[in-house]
Amino acid sequence: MPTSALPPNARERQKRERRLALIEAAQRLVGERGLDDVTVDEISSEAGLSTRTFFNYFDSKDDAVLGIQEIELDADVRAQFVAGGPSGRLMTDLEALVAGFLTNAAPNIEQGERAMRLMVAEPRLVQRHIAWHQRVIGELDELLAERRKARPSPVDDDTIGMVAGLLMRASALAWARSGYEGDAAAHLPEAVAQLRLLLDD
Amino acid sequence: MPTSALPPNARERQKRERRLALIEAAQRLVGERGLDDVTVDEISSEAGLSTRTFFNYFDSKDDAVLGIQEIELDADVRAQFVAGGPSGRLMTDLEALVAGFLTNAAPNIEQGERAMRLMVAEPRLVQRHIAWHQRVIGELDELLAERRKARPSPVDDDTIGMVAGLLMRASALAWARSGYEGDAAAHLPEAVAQLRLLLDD
DNA sequence: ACTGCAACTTGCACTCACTGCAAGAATAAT
DNA sequence: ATTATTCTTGCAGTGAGTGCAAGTTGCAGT
Repeated sequence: MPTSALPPNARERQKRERRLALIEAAQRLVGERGLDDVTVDEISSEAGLSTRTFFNYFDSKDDAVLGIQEIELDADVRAQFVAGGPSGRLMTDLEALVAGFLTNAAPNIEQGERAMRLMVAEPRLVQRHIAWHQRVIGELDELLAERRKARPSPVDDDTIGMVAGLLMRASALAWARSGYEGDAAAHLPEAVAQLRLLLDD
Repeated sequence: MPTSALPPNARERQKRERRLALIEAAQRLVGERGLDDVTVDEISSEAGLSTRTFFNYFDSKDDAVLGIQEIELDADVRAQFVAGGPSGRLMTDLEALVAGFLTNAAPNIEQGERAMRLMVAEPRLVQRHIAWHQRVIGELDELLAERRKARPSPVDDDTIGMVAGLLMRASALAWARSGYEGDAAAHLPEAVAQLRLLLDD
């Protein structure tokens, strides 16, 4: 048995393929011509699908270019955080949680890299990317409420959420700065270190 | 001479009035019916202006609801930061800089408060608000480049920029949490304290 | 294989945000 | 009073995004 990522189901397989085709077409066309000179119609027909179907897969053109998807946290990472672990120190545990999100963020390194490159040329995409982080981090609120029972903290949810979002983006940027070595999660410690450096100036 | 905020110029006065009328109409209607059930046409005619003119004043519907404007940093705050001051410690000076932005952020407390309230009901507005912070903070890059000559720092621009953005939002949230006491800038120290609390868990 | 079922795709018609342009009105400058 | 400038407005257009209803396609049970 090779990997759990291969669905035997034909429906699921097509879904993945179509999704991937849309992202691929979107990234290629936007890379060539720029975000505002590519229409959803073009992306769709490039991927061999109808425009209407495009919007069954993505909420917006920007989302397709970024390859945005729902990402789910590993159940054990989640459970450990809620229980007040793994280390018991909030910042350290938050780092573990963010790492959990980041490793599931992109199914595909190249796709993520292309997205990062396009963001340099198209600031609008950065906004959408940050908005996506926000949505992902939204799940954090429930987790924090749970965790507080096991291990209270004087830091409010808003601040924790914003720092989590910052770490996501900082990791992605550090990853880009490194010339895309490894994956984004690998640069999380660097992001945390920079943040500490600034705070302790 | 009463204050520098009163332009003798009729053009400038009308500009302010129209801008304000648009914001007022946008906030009221969106508050009543929600962001997606109000059209730009309605906002415009409510303000007694054409739809086309609306877009001479704002880039988007969301911007009008938030009352987004260009904000400029006081020249002396700017000069001091670039020179490596006022305290010489980066984080402290960054705080002063963010305070400089925040005090010029809204010409009008009530307008800012209404915007904050609408953001609770309309998450899309939060995104736009963050995006606006990003744009404001964009100016920081030049300032940092200058400041590095006077006082180098091991912290990279990206991290500094993100922290500045975080402080803006954190201050606004703390302001809201306080029941809108004073202005947002008054809650900056609280925001910084929370951040430090988390980092030093 | 046949049938009924559910999921998915697609075309169609529609709303609305937003833009460029050119003409006209208001204001400022001379 | 006349000219120049700035701003508003209407118009026509592009394109994102949505709801709906009709087809297609894969799936399950028989």
